[in-house]
Amino acid sequence: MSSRLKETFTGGGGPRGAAAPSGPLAPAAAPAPAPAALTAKVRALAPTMTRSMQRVAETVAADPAGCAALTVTGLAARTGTSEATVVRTARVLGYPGYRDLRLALAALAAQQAAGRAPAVTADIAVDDPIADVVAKLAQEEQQCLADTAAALDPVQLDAAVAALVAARRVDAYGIAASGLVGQDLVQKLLRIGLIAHAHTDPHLAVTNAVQLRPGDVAIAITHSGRTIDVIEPLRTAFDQGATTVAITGHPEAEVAQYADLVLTTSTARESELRPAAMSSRTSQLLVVDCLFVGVAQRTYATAAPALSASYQALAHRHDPRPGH
Amino acid sequence: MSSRLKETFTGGGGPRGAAAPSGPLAPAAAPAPAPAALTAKVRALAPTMTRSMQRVAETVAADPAGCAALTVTGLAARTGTSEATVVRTARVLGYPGYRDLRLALAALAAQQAAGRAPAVTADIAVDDPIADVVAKLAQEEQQCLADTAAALDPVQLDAAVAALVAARRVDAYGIAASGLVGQDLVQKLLRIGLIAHAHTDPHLAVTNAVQLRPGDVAIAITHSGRTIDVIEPLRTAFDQGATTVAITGHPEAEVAQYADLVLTTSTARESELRPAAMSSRTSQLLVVDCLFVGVAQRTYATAAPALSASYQALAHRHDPRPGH
DNA sequence: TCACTCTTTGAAAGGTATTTTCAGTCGTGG
DNA sequence: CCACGACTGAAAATACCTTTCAAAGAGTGA
Repeated sequence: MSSRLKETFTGGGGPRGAAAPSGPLAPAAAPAPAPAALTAKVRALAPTMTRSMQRVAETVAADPAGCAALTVTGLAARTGTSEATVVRTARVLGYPGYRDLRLALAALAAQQAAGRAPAVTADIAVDDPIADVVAKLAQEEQQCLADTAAALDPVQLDAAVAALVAARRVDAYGIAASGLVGQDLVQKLLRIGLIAHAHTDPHLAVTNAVQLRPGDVAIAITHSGRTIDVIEPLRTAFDQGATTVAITGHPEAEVAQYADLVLTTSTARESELRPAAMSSRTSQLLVVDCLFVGVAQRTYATAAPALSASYQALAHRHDPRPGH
Repeated sequence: MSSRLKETFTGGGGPRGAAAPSGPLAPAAAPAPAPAALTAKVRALAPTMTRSMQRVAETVAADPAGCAALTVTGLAARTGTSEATVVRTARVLGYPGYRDLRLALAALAAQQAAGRAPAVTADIAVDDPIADVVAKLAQEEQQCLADTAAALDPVQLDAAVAALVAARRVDAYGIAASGLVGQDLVQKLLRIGLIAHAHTDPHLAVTNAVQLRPGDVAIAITHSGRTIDVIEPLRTAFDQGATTVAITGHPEAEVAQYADLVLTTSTARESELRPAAMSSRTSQLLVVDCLFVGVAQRTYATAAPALSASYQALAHRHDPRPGH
């Protein structure tokens, strides 16, 4: 009589559970323990469970993330039951054991977290914890990149690249944050052999712009499109017959009047704690990167060796020791 | 000889690591191993790993779902290594042991499955049309932002913000592209009333670093973590007792030795046409933005008026006319 | 080239966590 | 009140994870 059966719960319905809603043949007996379905499964199976097991199941459904961090013993303690009960519950829920339930819980928690993430697009508040700030800033800058990529006109961009490749000399004008973008562009162009200068001093910029000739390129970077200190030198370059490019978030603004080519950056909404400088800079840098890669492509024969040469030249400025 | 040390990888911990608010050695240091950051972390730490560990790390990053189903023994067999190596790899990746890595893998797999297409970006080719270049660059930079946000340690970030708020004076060191990032940070901090300077000249940087005192903050920005020109001034600042912060993609590199706080940026794979400077700059700027917003939050009473005041002061530098 | 040291590695021992067993408890119906 | 079956948890048994340790390998200087 002493049947040596071990406690197995193959999930089978009891003799009376024959209502069998799944149809004549349910081949997908217990296919993949889909994590998302866990809450539903708990509700469905709760009536068939004993009191202790219900406690475990409910705890697990209520706080997947928290429970995923617990061992059997921990969960047993938290629910005021024993390890055996926890394992039994896991079996009823369709997993081979607690270990697998735990993995499913971690997956469920991640899914839930991922699902909630998009809701973070709200403005940054003064009392946001730092982790929210990181998430929101990253989110907004990603959006900004996507917008810029979508809005950027490939024809204008291509024309700008062509002008850069053919240029005898390239000047970039930008003030404050945009000035740094100009410098970034110039640094990159220099590395692949172009002759480029970045100007942040309005007077010097105009003085230099006078030197430009047809075939040269002048690039003005201004988010508002109305920064006089940047417009003036571009206008001078324009008058000199140079090819002029404007990188701006406002293509309808004054700067475009003196620009042969206009590269539009996205205009993200800004808030008190998130000045325009941030998203415009992200946008502008993407445009700058595109220009750089475009030029590098077209001058690959000379750009590739130049890039590796500049890397070699800097090698001795780095401590050679590998790890710590 | 027979040192009784057990194989522990407690991770960072600078020589003086005391600036951390969590105490000399935070027992709960384990900064919530964010699953999304895993791929980024593998890339960042791969260079510091041994060959066998790299095999394990790559296998895990390539197929999180598959590996989550394996036991230590299984994963060891699959990678042709031993259990010990698998555990060591898990430790290096920031988990207490394999069990926790496995949970993270399950979570990551769920996230990937739930999320949209993985969108594996192909390298930019020499003959890609410009529209593809735009799309690929935007995609990669978005990924880079997501990785950085996931990998950034809120505790370290918060500590850095606190240090900045309390600082008498802030110095930032960076060379080339990282130099621009430093200038960007300084520009922002100046706008909300902090006293900050950016240094790109190594000699002047050291000269200035000597002036720093406890309570001051020095920030070094270097992707490789091995740029001598940046490490030297940080070391000087460190020796002077200032609070030192490193923004680097390689937290295991030398710069971290002299940093009380390390803010890790993501390490995207690079290719010939896409130098490291691009993604590292994107990463670094996100960190800088987070620092800025964090400081602005904590000094809101003074920062908000300062921000609008600086905007007012510049108004006359913009052409008032609306459109063209 | 060789000896030496430091690093890397996996086999096996040593611990934990999970699973199973089994006896005690509780509720229920006769 | 007793008999019976379902439920439960303590503890044994097992599976899995972690640590140790010695050997193989890589690097370095003589």
